[in-house]
Amino acid sequence: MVSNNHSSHDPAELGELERGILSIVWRLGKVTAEQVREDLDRPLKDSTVRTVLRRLEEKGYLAHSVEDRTFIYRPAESRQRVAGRAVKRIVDWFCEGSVEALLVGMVDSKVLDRAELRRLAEHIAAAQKNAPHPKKEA
Amino acid sequence: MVSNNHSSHDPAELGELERGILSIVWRLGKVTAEQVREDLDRPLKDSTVRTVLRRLEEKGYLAHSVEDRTFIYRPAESRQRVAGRAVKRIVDWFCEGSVEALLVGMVDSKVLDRAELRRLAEHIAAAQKNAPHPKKEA
DNA sequence: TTTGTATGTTACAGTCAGTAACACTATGGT
DNA sequence: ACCATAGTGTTACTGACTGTAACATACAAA
Repeated sequence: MVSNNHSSHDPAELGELERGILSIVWRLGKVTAEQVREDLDRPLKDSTVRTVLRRLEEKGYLAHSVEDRTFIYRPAESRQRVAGRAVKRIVDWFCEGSVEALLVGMVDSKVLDRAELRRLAEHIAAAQKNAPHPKKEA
Repeated sequence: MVSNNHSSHDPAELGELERGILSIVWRLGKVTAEQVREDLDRPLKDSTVRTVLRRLEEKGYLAHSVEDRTFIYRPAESRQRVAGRAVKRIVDWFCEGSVEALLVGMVDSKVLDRAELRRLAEHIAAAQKNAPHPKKEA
């Protein structure tokens, strides 16, 4: 069983369809199951879509409110946040916590080319000046 | 079935034990199944370890050579490289390819704090000078 | 030839994602 | 009051994958 360490949820433990649907919700913001279904490239039964939406909510990625008897799903977390945590897991697993090692790997794997990396560094440096204070967000 | 797009392999599609064993191989460099088994924190049967090693090789993470009738496993790829690809997948899925968005998410998810980010940026800038030429590696 | 050491083969249980049918319920029209 | 429609809730099945391992087999040393 390998200790189901799901205190919180962990990202990237999503199937392809789940990711696809999650992306749709992120893109559209607020959606009904029907809207998601229409937005899919593949024809899927309504119940399929709703099952996936429910599972995504169970896993903490989505939330819903009921509006006029209809479920309106919306993201529970920004994609950046989810992506950030996903990357953290990878860093922990594969880079022993070293983000620098990760960056090296990213360049090495062509995820980042050196030019982009420099632009990034400059961008970061610039951003530092705009938000130099460690505020806590909600 | 959602199209098993395993032309290459994708990282992070590994179970916990697989990741653990892969990490051991990365740490030790060259190992026999027995050495891996001894290095594990949990007592596992020899055949278990060998099965996982074989699967990791099938998936492309490990390679082996036979030395005196014994399998010597070794990494087929550096962990940075694997991590880099894993992150690429995440960026593609969750950030629509924008590494910057990812970085934002990493800060937001506390994977990176701002100080670390700055150090990183400086480090990157420094590294640029040391390797400013786009060489192709094997 | 026996014995140990290492590999090859096969398997089984649990979990999960993809996929969906079917049953139930409320709401609006006639 | 009744029915159709649209939406939700429940349940389920299948295939893939992982953790875990037993058992069979082969080769080398004593």
